[in-house]
Amino acid sequence: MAKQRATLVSIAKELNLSPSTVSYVLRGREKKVGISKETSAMVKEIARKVGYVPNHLARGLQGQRTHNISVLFISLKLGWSDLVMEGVEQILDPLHYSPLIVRHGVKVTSPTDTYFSGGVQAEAILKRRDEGVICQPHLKFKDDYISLLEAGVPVVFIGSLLNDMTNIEKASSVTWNCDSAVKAAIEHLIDTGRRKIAFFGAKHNVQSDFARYQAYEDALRAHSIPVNPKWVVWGPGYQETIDKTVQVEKVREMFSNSTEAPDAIFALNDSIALSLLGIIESIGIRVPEDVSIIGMGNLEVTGLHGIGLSTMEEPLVEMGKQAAETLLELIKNPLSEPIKKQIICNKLIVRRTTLL
Amino acid sequence: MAKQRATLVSIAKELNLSPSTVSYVLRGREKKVGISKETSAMVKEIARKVGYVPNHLARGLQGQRTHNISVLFISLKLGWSDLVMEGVEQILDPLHYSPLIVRHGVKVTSPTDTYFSGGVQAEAILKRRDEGVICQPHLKFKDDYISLLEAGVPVVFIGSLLNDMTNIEKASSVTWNCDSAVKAAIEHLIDTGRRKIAFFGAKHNVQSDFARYQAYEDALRAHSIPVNPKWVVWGPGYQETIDKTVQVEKVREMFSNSTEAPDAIFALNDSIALSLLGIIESIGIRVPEDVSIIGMGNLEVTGLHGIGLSTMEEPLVEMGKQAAETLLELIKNPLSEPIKKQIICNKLIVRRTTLL
DNA sequence: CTGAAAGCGCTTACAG
DNA sequence: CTGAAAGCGCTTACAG
Repeated sequence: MAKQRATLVSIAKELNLSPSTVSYVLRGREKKVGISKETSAMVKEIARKVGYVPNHLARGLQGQRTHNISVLFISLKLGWSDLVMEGVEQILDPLHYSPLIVRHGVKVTSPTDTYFSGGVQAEAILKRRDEGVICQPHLKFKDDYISLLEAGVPVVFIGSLLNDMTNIEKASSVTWNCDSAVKAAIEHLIDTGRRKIAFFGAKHNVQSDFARYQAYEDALRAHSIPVNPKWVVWGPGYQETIDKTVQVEKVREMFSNSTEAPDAIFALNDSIALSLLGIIESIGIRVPEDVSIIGMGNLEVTGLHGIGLSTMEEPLVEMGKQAAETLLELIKNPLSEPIKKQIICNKLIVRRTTLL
Repeated sequence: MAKQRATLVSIAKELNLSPSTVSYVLRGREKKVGISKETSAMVKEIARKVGYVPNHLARGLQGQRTHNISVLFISLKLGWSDLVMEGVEQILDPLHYSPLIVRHGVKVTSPTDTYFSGGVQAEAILKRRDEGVICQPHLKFKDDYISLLEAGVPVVFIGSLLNDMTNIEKASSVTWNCDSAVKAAIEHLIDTGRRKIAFFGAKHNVQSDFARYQAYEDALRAHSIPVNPKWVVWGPGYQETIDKTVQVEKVREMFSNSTEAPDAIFALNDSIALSLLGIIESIGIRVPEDVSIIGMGNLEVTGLHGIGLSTMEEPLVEMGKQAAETLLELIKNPLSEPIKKQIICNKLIVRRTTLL
């Protein structure tokens, strides 16, 4: 620390009091303990004067609590994390928990400072004695989740669950149950006269990948529309290298023969929809005249004038709130069963890409 | 804490050793101190077995160091923060500092738990004994910066400085010196045949606002183009309520008379350029045929197909790196003078909005 | 109404 | 080569 900071003891000395008395006053327990008004006033005054700030480390050590919550995001792009944090903070801030946001990146670890196998991120969280973790899951960091859970740290996944939940069954989760949203999206396409509806997805090793595909199939079937396997495309998940030329070729081929081309595309998420939209328009296919496109999520960028992507809204703020509340619940009651919350939201946002 | 965690003492007891011995081994000081190979091996083995993770609180308390760095962003939107973090992490991670990202939001504070005037954010940082702060400055939180600086916590502003730096002169900074970038942008407009170049800005109470305007003026003058005050528009800064209708009206008016309309727009930043682009295209003015637009920053969205905003690249990763390095410098040498780094980058990204 | 004492989990001179 | 002891800054029964 750069500067000598005031401590309880330094204040106590200055006033010829014991540290306990000072502590009682500064913790607001003056009434209960019965500290005299004068003493109390003196303590408060000089605490203010010297700019006393309690040492969270000492407090945490002794109280066995840190009131720190880590929130792990795969990336800070596209505004997903910002909205989730909006909700998380609404719950956590008034209760004086500090949400510490961390990017789930690839980390380098020096071998001399690693005490157990497991990612560096888990290690930092464990060392810091954060009381819980809210986390956008990524298969690559599964070992971290295992370490966390084994150490008894409550984990709440947000957004989705991994396909393979082996060894992390104890994690809780808050997800968007988007079955009805997918249905609404497909029905919107059908309502606007489309029946040749393609699916574009990507495998992120996460349960919602297949769930959304399944809902797509179900929605088509409900309208007696057969699924055309040629119109089901699974692209690479994030962080895989994407050869854009290949993508472009695939799309070009799909649209080369107008009778065999789809007239609408349902994209697994906005991100995919966005890149697809770019590809499609750049090869001269008109949206929505030739093909309409709908995404999932309602990310901020989708509303930009040049984009105008129709999409289903993901209830991110609400998910953030519920994740925080779930975590609080787990902290209060550590032995409780995992809590799995699903939030339903099927708000349709109609924009240019499906507007006839 | 949910679960009883292993401690040095618990390990020491199990092996009939003293905590000091265990500490030496686990800290990697076995050689220097001269712990026997066998002891050392035993300690390491059971540490692994019980999943020992050092308590950062205890370590920090005793060592007077936390290795925590807070990084404050105004928001996590638009990908600005993500790229900055890329750079910050490159420097901090290998040195085992943990960057803790915090959203600079409006916080509610309960009066019983506030020991000094100043924002809640500063208080949390001070309590946690973070060793330094990297921060995208916002006038609203100036009191926080003052508290931090007064307490001797090194602060590095990133992106820009506040217009009014009174009482926070001691802060360091890493900024984009974009004079030459502005010049390059204007010259690009001129090179593509434009001479009626408007300026659209917003007042964020930050030095770069005026600096960019100034550079715009200078660049025009250097080409003997007079500044037309009618083409200089200052809109509201962020977090002010924006009445979109008013904005649209202003733009419509500016372009109502084609001889008096500008044929190019230089926007203070991409954000402004983006919303302007939306307004302009939605009222039927063609970009770039009627008016070309260039922004500043090269935010991720600007590259989307439907957007295609020409812009100047802001060296965000480099800024993140330098900010982290500056902070490390200040931590090492707390009494040093504030360090002000300016990074020059004038990489022009030509896209649709200036392509003839 | 206030103080002395123990303890949270670690590190680090200092003895032996 | 290993241990006993003090101390980092706080909180909280327990005395008085």
